[in-house]
Amino acid sequence: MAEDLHLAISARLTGDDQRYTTGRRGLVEVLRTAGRPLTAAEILDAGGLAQSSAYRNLAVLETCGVVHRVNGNDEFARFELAEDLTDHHHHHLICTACGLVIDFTVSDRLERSLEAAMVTVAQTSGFRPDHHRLDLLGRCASCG
Amino acid sequence: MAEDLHLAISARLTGDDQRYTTGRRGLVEVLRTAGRPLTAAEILDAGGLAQSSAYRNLAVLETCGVVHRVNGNDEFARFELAEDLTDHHHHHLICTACGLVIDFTVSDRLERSLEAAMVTVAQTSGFRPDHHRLDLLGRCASCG
DNA sequence: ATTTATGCAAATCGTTTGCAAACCT
DNA sequence: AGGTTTGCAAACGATTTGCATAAAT
Repeated sequence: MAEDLHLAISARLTGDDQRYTTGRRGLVEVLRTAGRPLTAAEILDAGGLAQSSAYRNLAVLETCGVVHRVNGNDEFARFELAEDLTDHHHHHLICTACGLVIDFTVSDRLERSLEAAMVTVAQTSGFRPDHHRLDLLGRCASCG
Repeated sequence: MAEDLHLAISARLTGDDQRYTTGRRGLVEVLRTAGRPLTAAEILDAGGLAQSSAYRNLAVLETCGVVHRVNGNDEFARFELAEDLTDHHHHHLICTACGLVIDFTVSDRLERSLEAAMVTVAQTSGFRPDHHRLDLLGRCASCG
């Protein structure tokens, strides 16, 4: 049941003067179980919380670094647990037909190249990069 | 004045039974001159066209593969000329503070690694990747 | 008791659409 | 003329907010 995860999140929220309420714990459980970024609609369908409360709590969780907002290719916001809580650095496959977003990983070697590119950019522009985002866009298994 | 570009676009539109009207040419000029993805608001401020016409023409240009929609980190859609028209394969620096999006490129070596990763994913999942998207998120020069 | 979270309904705002007039060809 | 494009104003829909009630500390 991933009690470690909930403890870590509770600590993070408390440190930010926020409570780890039943509703928030429910959101985290839904996201953890899904294993892929979920839209607000999918989260609402899971049934735990009213629309406004779900959105408000997702905003709180995002501010505290528990939840991460994912920009796909459609008009819907998606949410996943922060990488530093799941210890699962990953990227996203995005279906250009149905909008589905699923996770994938690349080799450590490629990750290091991406980090190196980030450093180069930091040195050659006024931009100060913080992290990278690599997505593959195409058609998911269902959309062929 | 990049007459080549306009000729190529005109051909592309004609081939799709669309006209290269003054308004559409104006949109292309605005995007070409900007050299970075522009929001709808920025495009409208350039003055050429009413809001509804701008959005409708951007949709047409996108369908015909002339304009590409860029997903940044904020709520605003952004638009740029398609890479195969500008011959400028690039990625995006995205400011997490103000939303600004600017272009950058990486080494051919890194590009090849990204392509290779795409092929690997295609082989090991039901996903059929079409292209990739690499963004660096951080703070732009103005936002420090 | 006081602060914070919840649910309902209404507001917000970027984007889209209906429709009549203007524009091609 | 016959079809397309334009601009205005109204509609749309995902997300946000106001406010009164319920829960937590």
